[in-house]
Amino acid sequence: MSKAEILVIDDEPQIRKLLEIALESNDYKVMQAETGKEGIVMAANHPPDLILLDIGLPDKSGHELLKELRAWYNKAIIVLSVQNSEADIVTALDNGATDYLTKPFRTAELLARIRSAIRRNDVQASNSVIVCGNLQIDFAARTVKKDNEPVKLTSTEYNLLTLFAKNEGRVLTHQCILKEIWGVGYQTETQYLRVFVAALRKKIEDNPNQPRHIITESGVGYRFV
Amino acid sequence: MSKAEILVIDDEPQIRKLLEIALESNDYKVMQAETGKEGIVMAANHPPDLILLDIGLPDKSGHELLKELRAWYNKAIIVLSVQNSEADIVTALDNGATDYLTKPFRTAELLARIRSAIRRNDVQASNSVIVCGNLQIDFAARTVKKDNEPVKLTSTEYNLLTLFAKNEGRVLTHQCILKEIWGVGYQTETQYLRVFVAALRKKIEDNPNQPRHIITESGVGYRFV
DNA sequence: TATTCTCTTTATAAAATCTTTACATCCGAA
DNA sequence: TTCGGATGTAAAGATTTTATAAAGAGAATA
Repeated sequence: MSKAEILVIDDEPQIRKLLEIALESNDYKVMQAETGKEGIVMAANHPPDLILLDIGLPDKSGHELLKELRAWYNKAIIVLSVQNSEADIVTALDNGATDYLTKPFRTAELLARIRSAIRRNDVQASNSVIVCGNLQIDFAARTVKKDNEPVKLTSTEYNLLTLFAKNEGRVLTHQCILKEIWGVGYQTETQYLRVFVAALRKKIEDNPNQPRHIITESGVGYRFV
Repeated sequence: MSKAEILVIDDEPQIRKLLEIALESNDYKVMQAETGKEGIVMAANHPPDLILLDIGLPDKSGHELLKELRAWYNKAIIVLSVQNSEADIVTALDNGATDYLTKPFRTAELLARIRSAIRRNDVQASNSVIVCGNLQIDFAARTVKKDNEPVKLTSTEYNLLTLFAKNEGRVLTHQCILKEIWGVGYQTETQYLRVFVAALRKKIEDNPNQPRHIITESGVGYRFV
């Protein structure tokens, strides 16, 4: 198996150097970009397995860059940010960041995050089918099966379920889900979400009263298991 | 690795001498200042890894000094105070002190506090996963595990726990916690805090009667270990 | 046009969480 | 020891959040 390739987008040379050393000595192939523009070009020419993106870039907001990347790049993006910028982190995760690290970070932590993110890449890429207990989601065929029986979902229900499935185990806030499924203008319409979650549960849960797949996180959002 | 440097700011010569002996024999490099003014100058010229500050200085209130230091100095500041001056301690912690000791103190305790504070200088909650003994907090997924079992927390409980975890080892005053979790209007509602600390302990402590994670600092606040 | 399907909206019941009260317990000081 | 302040705990009440049914609105289809 060939080395996994990582693209580092960061304007600080010393951080790039640090990352280069840490990553290459752990058998990754490292590409480097100093600016957001450069990063986009490199990623487009030769898509890496993972992108390490500093959110505090000078030439264009790291958030903008993240959005642009996410428009077509679907592998892991880990965001680096300075400390005490929780707003940045939340925004980044909402915009599709896979994970984040705040500087200064320990190398061991960085490597662990990278391994985990790349592992998830593989799961997503190799199977276009995700299996969760008695549920099967086939992204290519756009079909869902429960106990091997086909389940008929509306388009919105399907989108919602795939959003959940792609973020298994992680809490998705109401806002985040609404933005993803209905668009940015609908972030206050939590009732839509309730109605559709109820509909989904009716179709995919054995006992919709005691859901085992779509868990409610009261006051926050939902989590898919 | 070079010796960690500690600046002692105290007007009493015998205390300074005591500290000098205790610290140097434990492989710290010690600088001494007799007055607040002198302390500021020394800290500015050559920032130490930790400052031991006597809050009862004669030339200017130790509290004033603490505020001035905190305006630009972001490493550990441990405050020394006489007994029965809880108001002083609370003020100091609210003004950004890292920890406190009341005189007379035992050397072993002083050294333990110093080690812990210096360790935190470089670790500084930088991970998206924090591990504390049998507890795991995953900020990206917004989940908590105890002994690898998921723990169900309400949103307020989760916020409280993450606040603690991000300030591991530090004393957080009641006011400070209330301000952070409930907002500035709630700084007198210490009863909320008691109720929620009790709830959290029930969920994350092995034995809630003898908490090992959330420690009560009577009259001051709580400390997460 | 009538029918079907899906989405949006409203209403209400149910559940979860938060707030408040009451009282128990602990601990240091007199 | 007794007292008083601080803390811990349980539980009732209030409030917020969530679940669910169902009616109405549009669009697509036959």
